[in-house]
Amino acid sequence: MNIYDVAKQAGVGIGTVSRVLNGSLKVKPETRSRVQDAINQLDYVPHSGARSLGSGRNHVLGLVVPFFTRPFFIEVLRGVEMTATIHGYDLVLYNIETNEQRDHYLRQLPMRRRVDGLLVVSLFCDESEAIRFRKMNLPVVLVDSYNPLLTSFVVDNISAAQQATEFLISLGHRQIGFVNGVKASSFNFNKSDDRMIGYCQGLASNDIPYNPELVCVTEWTRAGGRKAARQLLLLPQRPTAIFAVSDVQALGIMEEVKAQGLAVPEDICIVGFDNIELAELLNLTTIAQPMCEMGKQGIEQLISEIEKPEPPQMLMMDVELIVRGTTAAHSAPVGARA
Amino acid sequence: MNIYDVAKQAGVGIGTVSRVLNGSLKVKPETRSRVQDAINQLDYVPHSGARSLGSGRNHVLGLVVPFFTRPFFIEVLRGVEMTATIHGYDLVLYNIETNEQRDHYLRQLPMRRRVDGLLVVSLFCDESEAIRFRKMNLPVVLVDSYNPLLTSFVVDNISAAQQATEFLISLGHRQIGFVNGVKASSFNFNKSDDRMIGYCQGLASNDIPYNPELVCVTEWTRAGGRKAARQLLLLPQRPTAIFAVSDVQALGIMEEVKAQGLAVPEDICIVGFDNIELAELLNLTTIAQPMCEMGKQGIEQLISEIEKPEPPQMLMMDVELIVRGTTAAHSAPVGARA
DNA sequence: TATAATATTGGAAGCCCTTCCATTTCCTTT
DNA sequence: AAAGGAAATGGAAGGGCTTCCAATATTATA
Repeated sequence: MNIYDVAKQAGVGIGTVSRVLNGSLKVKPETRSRVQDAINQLDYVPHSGARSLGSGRNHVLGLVVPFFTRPFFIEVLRGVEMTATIHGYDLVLYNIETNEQRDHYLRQLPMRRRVDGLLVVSLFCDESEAIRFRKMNLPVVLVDSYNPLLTSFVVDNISAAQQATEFLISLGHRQIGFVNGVKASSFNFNKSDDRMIGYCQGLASNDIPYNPELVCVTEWTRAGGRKAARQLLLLPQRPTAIFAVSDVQALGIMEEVKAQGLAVPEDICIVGFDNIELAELLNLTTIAQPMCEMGKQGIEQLISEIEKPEPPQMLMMDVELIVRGTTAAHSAPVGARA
Repeated sequence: MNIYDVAKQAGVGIGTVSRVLNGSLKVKPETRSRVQDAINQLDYVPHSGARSLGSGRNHVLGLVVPFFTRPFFIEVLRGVEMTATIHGYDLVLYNIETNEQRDHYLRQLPMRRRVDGLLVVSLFCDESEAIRFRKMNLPVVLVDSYNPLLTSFVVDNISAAQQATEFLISLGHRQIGFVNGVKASSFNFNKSDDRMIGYCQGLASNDIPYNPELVCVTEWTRAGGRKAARQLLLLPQRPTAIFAVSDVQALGIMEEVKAQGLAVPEDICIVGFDNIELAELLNLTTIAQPMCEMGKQGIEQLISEIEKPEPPQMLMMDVELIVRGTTAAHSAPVGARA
């Protein structure tokens, strides 16, 4: 059962069948419908492998994403899936949970030529890898990560973190804890550093000295958040507010704070990052990233680069501080010290 | 750059290269390493389309899943992804959000021959579709859905719902609300019905009359849960406990109950279904489904059917009632009526 | 050492499409 | 009616792999 059978059944040549299959305009409507009928009658379906061999196009996009079950990635994934579908691309999922996996996929998989393009989310991509992509002629778009050789969608993590920090300062907080995420070498590389910088800048611009004791680095999980909170709450002069680099960690912090009998926001204010669905549910003040939109635009850019190569560019996306119930003015007078 | 180049570089025939590529045992170790070297030197990567054309195998599995961003499906997806990767299969995601999409994918996509097998989650699959799969010789495994012509992994929704209901009764509850999910024609078909049956059986076996006012049908979302709760709480004789067919709905119910100034579990007890991650976080009593395990076993079965066809079977998976903080003994004496 | 059996290898044929060019058909235009 | 151009069509030539059988190399056996 192949294209020849269809051609015979419809009484046309295989070229015509192929043109119908590919929606070419250069087919007389009458012929087209004759072919269409034959296809339906025979329940014919083109062989995707043969197609890809013949044309060099798979109509498949690869998505390389770490820990795809985490809310942030799910949201990105949602935008990605929707957009890929709209454009008629299939989506294959490459989940990364270890550095070895990352290296493996970024080196080997893209070259399997199974995908026409690759969207890489939140993973650091080094120069040699980027060069390799270009050499292999594989379009790659980065989301929430940056490389000068590849089109990258980023948010301004520095200014976002600074904004969050300054917001807390404006509420009267001076002891502001900062919970960062581990870098796990290849994961979220720029992100961690940039948000740290933003935090420091926020302090500096308000003449608040940087206190390393107030900074924790921990896993990007709820458990990580709890751990960090436990540590911060042990400080002789404990923070009155904590800024975490992800909502998930912020939720862990919230749990721990409450578990220790402290009130949010009265005793401790909390600000997260991402604005995952749960943030709204649990009334968490946070920096909103346009996650779904990042996925959407990433895919659109990728498809456009597949169709017509472009020089790499950096595209900045906006964040927004969303004030909810986990922040409030610091109860002690501004400037008061213990 | 193809297999011929590699063969020349290694000084062997293409057949040998192919055998090395496919891990055939019938290659002298020395030859194998020579070929391997050539592959590495040339940065050669086989063309997946050509491969699939030649062999008829894609090493790709399709996952057809509704609303994949919902926690239940994410958990299943996690098991699926992990297992597919372990077995060296790529995974392509077909997300279904409307009936048209469902019909489209179940009819057209599987036939694209892009996938070697299909795992269908929580979607009703009618006989004509099942027959079609078999005719096309496409292995299909169902998870959380049932069709006699296809291998199906299910939980005993009837007895699970009955168990939940009887648990509430054992706590002294008599007015037990039941929040079901809409059937949306093709979605979660059996599930809704079965859990309703279980609820009724639970009541019946304790001689509690069935009261249709206590039953709501609503979307499988938090908003749906809130809406249902709002309705149930308006009843002149309001329920003292509510059993929802999903945790997500149960969380919505919880929100609404609290928003109305009522306490959980003191005023209203709540039981959910699924045991999503959030259920633990929010201390929700629920029926735990082995979601991740369902995905894992589904894929393993699918792969085994790809390798060697089997007659369809129904595989039942166990559920477990997990008692947490949203349930407690009914405060009014058993049998008391307003 | 000769022979049989086994392990390894080479490469032609085939898988099913797309593409492209040559050909045919259909309109216009003169 | 003839000629020219445009639109539609047919099909040969790939494209890169797997498979299978024939051919060769190796080892065991007599």
